[in-house]
Amino acid sequence: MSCFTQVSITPSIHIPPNSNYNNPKSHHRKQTITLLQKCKNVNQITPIHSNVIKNGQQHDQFIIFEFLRVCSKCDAIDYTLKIFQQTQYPNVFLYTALIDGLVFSGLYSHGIRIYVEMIENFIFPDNFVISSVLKACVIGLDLRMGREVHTQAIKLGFCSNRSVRLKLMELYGKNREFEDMKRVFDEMPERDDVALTVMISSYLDHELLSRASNIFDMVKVKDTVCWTVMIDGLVRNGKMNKALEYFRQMQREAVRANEVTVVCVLSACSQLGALELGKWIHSYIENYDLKINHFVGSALINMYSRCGSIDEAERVFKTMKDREVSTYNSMIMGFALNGKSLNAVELFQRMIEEGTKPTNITFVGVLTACSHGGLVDFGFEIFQSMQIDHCIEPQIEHYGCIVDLLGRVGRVKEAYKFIQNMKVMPDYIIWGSFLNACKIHKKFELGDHAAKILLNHGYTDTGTYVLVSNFYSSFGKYEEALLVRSKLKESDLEKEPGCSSIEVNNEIHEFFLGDIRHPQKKEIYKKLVEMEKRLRFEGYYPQLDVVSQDIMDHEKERALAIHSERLAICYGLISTEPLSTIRIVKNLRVCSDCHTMIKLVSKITNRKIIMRDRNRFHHFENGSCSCADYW
DNA sequence: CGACACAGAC
Repeated sequence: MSCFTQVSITPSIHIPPNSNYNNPKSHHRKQTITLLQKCKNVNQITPIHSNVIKNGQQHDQFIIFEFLRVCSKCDAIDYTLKIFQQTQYPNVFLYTALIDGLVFSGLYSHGIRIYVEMIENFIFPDNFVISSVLKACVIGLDLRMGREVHTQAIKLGFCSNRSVRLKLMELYGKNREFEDMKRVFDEMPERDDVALTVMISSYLDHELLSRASNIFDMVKVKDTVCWTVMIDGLVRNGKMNKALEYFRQMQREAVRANEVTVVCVLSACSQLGALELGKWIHSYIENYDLKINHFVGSALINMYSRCGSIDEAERVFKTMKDREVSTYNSMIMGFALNGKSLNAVELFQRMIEEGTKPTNITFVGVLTACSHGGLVDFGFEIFQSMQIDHCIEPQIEHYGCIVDLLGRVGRVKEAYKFIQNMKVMPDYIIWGSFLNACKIHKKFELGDHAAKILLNHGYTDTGTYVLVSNFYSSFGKYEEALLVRSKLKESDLEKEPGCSSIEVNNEIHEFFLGDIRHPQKKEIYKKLVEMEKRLRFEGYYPQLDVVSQDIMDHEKERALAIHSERLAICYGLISTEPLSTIRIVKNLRVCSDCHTMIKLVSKITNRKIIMRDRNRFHHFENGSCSCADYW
């Protein structure tokens, strides 16, 4: 729209003389343009194109402009390029439309080339094309070219234009050139809240949280985008609770959330396992008529799946009309994570039948489902079909699933051979998965071999040290286990402290090992002691070999007794309605002793306990767990 | 005008 006004006010010298917007042909032109603007896909565009050629309108730059825009919008960038190439004297507006289209399709460096070509063809730039090429530089992180455009823009006098300035700020901000960004900002004639938002976003991109929040406080009128930038930035920097705090403040200040905002907040909810707040967002979406587009839909499905409410996730999935690959991906992964392997596989097959093209992520999901569900043959079939029928090269993640698949059912030797024949180098996760299989299926030699590879190559994390140590102590080799522990201490790796959280009354309560910070700590520990007593009565006795430190047994017992998940569960028991489901999120893997204990707790308290650990869900009910004790 | 989700194995 705005381009049009511009076009009719200042026609470019390259527009043929008969193309004035208000000439007698303009009725025809308007009709064609209206038709084009209604197009939703490329199949609707082609007949219009042939009509245009038949009517001799193919050189009408207004029409070509609309063609370029609509083709790009319909994801038909090849067609955009073809039409542009057939244009005899493209003017600056057509160049702009093409560059925008290329950027939209992710072909930003091509967009930059087109701009250079335009300059070489002596076409004089304007504010619009400068903004567009700067956008290409921003997305492509092409600082050098961006600076060149900046210099050129100064010479030609385009730098007083607001959108050029905003793009320049973005260019420098994304490239960490904060001094240059501020310089552009300081040259702006009046305080500009959008420019401040650009700065906030840039600081958050580079993990400068306090700088970002200082600028945020300076913004006079914080609109939806400004709040969203802040919330999203906090989420991306791992500050979920902080993000939710900002979201609550946003509500108090009565600023409406839009689709983007809720996607960010839902992401925070799913990472925290904050089901109650997630549900609240869902009803917010419905109450305020936000569109459940594929971003929002995926975010909802993901939130419910990662909060263990797989039925709710499925309900959302079913109500969505237009599903994209990402929608299926979220749902398939959700089923896989929640131990619903068959549903995952079924959905995968249905999506293929419906003609949706799977991506590599789809296969990660469905292969995970196969490995968690012990569907060995089917998993292999999919792995083959991925390469043959869908032409997707397996990545390390896919190989990882297969190693897990074989290891899980005890085909450890085959897993070993498979690792040796992979087209990629095995990483510590592959060897870790293999080692876990060796531990569970009591294959010492192969496991010992894997453990040595893990320790010698140094490509590892703290979890791997713990795993190797546990492997040795499960064979009674306590000296080796201790040695590994001491190696971990020597290494510079910082051990991530185990943390379990539970949401009660819309608030997330976090517990660390032996935590005594909670205001209700007395009641929590009282409950813990009570549980211990009742569990002993049920025949529970702590598995001491999981704690392979060199300490006395009773101390080991105490160390186990205060694992963070136990505290979180006890808090859940005292602060929620009897018989209601308890949901716990843990940042690390649950240890096997806690796993045993939680099974019993679910039985004696008659509660469902849903626990998300680092990798997957455990649904505990009446003394057993959905993972069938393999995780 | 500035902001966007889904990603495995230990």
